[in-house]
Amino acid sequence: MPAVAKPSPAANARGRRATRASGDDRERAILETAEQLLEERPLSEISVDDLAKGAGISRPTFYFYFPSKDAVVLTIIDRLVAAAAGSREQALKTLAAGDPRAGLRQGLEDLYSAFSSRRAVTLAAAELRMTNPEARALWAEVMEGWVADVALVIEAERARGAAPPGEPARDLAIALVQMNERVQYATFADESPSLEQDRVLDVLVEIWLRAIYGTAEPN
Amino acid sequence: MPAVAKPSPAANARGRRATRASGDDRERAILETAEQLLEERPLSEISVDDLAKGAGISRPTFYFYFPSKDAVVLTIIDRLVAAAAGSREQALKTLAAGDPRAGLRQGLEDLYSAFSSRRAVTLAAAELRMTNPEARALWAEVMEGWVADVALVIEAERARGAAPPGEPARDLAIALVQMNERVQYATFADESPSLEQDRVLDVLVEIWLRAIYGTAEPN
DNA sequence: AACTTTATCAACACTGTGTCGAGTAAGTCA
DNA sequence: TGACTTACTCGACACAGTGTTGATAAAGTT
Repeated sequence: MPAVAKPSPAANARGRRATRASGDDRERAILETAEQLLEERPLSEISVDDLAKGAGISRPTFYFYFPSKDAVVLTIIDRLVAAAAGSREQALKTLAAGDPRAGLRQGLEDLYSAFSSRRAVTLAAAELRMTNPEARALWAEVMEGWVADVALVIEAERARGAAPPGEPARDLAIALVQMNERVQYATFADESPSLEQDRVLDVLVEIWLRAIYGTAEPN
Repeated sequence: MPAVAKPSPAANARGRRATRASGDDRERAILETAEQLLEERPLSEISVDDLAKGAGISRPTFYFYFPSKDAVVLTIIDRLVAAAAGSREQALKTLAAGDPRAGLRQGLEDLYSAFSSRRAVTLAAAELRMTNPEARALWAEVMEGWVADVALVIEAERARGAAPPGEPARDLAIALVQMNERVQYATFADESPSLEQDRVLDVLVEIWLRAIYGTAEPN
């Protein structure tokens, strides 16, 4: 027989066990507690004990379900990311079908709403990214996905003559996607200079359209 | 006589005392240690003990000089910010004088180099901003300064007919300045999708110029 | 030489993390 | 049904890090 096999049902990602017994409820309770507490205060001000208490268990028992506080948040972020990936698929389809400009606006809109509907989690993701390599990698994957898509769209628009040439499509895409991330974060966090919720889309769309389709003619 | 006066020479900002004795060297040693360690690892992996050891003192003695690790970094950031403010002044002058487009590129260039020359500190600032309100406020001030300047420039260019109308100048300025922050951070941190050092300026300048001077004509 | 200011650190109290090992309760099957 | 396994629980511990206290020493001041 093979050396080791760890025949547990489903050694799930992020190092969290895969229960099937009543402990399943506990796991859910921990995740719900985390989401709820994140609405109230930043991740750095939430302790493992807070999560355990919120789920009605002791701190050591928490570690039966998750290897760390970070793992809990990572699990939550996973879900957000999956939802957002859905938005991206959708946006790409819209874009491929009709008018790219309308599609682009639609895409940015979907994206914005995907994250604004989970404001607290989005902010926690940004916080975790600072200290946790796994969170960084996960986010990088997400960003890479969008950048690749956007670069394709820009290239297609240039190919059919709708967009003027300019800096490499991928580079443009990186800057635009990162702009969206930052602008949206600032708005969610209600930072000092930040756009009002209802202005975000108009402004981003104008910049995207001008950056992709516009030229800055001399004088 | 007035109730209390705290006649200490200069009750300096950020809660750090104003020494004049030999302890002045220690203070500098702590700051230098911090900058040096930040080149090696993120702020979250540097402890007060590391700073004390690096400065050749014990941990309690550290607290004689600074009230916390954060205060040390805040002091360092203060300097970076002051230098960057100088860049901004300079950029504004260049902009007011000659061709706004050339001035704009010059401004973005100065800004970029101000931060890239202190990469480690810039990254630490971003990290600290996540958990420390003072760092947040300081950064907000910096951003506000640039946004205000950029908004003025955009309005001036629109007024003299060089730039087309569009979204409110301030909103545009916020998005553009935040884009720069994010793109530069990603490059400094060598994030997964990020621009190469030598591509950052070209890409940012193109987007700025198009966003300010370009129009996205139909089709 | 008495007195103040500056500087130093051992020892402590506290908060938070993660682990160990002893337990219980419920299910499996011989 | 009783021995055995698996899922689950938590008290007690060991650690790492923060910030404070109080005693002390070394300069500088009058």
